[in-house]
Amino acid sequence: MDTLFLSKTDLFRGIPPEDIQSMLGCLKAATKNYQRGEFICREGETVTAMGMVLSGSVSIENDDIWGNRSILDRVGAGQIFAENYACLPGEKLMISAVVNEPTEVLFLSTDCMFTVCPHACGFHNRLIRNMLTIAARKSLSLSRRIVHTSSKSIRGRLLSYLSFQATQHGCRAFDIPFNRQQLADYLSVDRSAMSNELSKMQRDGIITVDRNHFVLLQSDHL
Amino acid sequence: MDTLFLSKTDLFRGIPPEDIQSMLGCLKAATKNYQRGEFICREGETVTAMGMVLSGSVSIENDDIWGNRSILDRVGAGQIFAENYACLPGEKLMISAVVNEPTEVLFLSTDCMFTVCPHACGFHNRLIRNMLTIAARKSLSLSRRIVHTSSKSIRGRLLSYLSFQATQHGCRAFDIPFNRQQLADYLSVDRSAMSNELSKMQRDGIITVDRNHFVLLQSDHL
DNA sequence: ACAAGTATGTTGTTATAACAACAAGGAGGA
DNA sequence: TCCTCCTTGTTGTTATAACAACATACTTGT
Repeated sequence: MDTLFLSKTDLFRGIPPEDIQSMLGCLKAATKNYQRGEFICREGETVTAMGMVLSGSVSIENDDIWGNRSILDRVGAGQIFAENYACLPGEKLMISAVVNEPTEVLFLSTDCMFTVCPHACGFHNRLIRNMLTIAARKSLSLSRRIVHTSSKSIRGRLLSYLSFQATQHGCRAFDIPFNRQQLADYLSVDRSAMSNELSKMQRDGIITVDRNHFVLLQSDHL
Repeated sequence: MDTLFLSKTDLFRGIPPEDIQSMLGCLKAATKNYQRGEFICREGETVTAMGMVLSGSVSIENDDIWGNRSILDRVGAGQIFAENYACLPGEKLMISAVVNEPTEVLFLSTDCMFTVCPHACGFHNRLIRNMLTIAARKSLSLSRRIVHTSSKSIRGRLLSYLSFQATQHGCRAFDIPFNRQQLADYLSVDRSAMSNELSKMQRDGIITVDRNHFVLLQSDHL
């Protein structure tokens, strides 16, 4: 196991590689490889371990009864997923984890996080604190998505998202990390309708758009 | 301070009242009273402590530039709020906390959760684990809201929400904890349009509705 | 029981988003 | 370079949600 890699992840941050090695046993660490399209876990199941993507990437998605797919998160190397379910034993998954490309996943049991560790390793506390930080960040990004999709118009959602991006970048001009379809999925709107609205906003002099590059022209929205 | 009350909250669960008393100093505990309509904290600010509602209730809301209000959470006695921001120092609030009724709030600093406690109290770990559980539960409820609002039609959102409620109650007949306006806000739709859709669904034989009481008539949606 | 204030259901109109279908641009591979 | 695939923008049509306005319950307090 590449403990040097692990020591650079948010989860193991601040824990020396050699200590990580000894913790992995406690965490019942196990790796598994997946092919593109495979499910790591499915809606309705329960899990006892969280996953960390070692290489490749995983989509956290929800499919409704009509087959509409909604991507809630995209998890890349070094990031964890299903940690909330692992922390709440018996909780049924409301999402599925699907592999985007050949991916290696490290499973880590949360059992020994919630019981007193028999080895009393001092770094367990650090691990739990790291988990808390990760959980807080994830919570904020979920809240952010809710905020960005709370407007009832496409324009409102776009302005909410774009003005946030502008403040994040500290600049009215910035690139976004989504293509059109992904942005539409994120904002829960139709892609072509969104494309259309972007054009209108450009005609109205609110923004300029070129592919992934955006410029906000009016300061009122910042 | 009513440590017996605190020992029954999710945050202090499993910690004896006398130990809570000694922890409160560490957590820089301070209480403050608010009147209806007062802001505890506002969008754009930063906080260094989380809040626990001792009595009364608090709404966590986001207001967009057009004045549209979106309620993200309602926090009652014994529950905490702003804990994600307290765990991420410097992070600007994307929401405001507004008091619904005369409310007493206990502020708890998270400083000593992330540094090694000088008093080395064994219950600090328990506190952090409790935080983690709370964070996991809150994350799930945010995800759930995203899932319930990801359908593009009002009917789809209602079915998503109602079928979840049915599985939660383990029964096709159940009461919901929202009135119409609150449900509409939760699902990000117009109240009257939603009311209309509920009537249509009733006419279509999918559900029966009476005030807060719902019955799902078709099993395909469970 | 009454009055005042809320909450809910209903209707019609209007705005807007979804949808489908297509055209025009890149991007990447043979 | 050409060909193909994928992404993006555009248009017109249709479905649907927002909105406004109102009537009819329900609540609550007196």
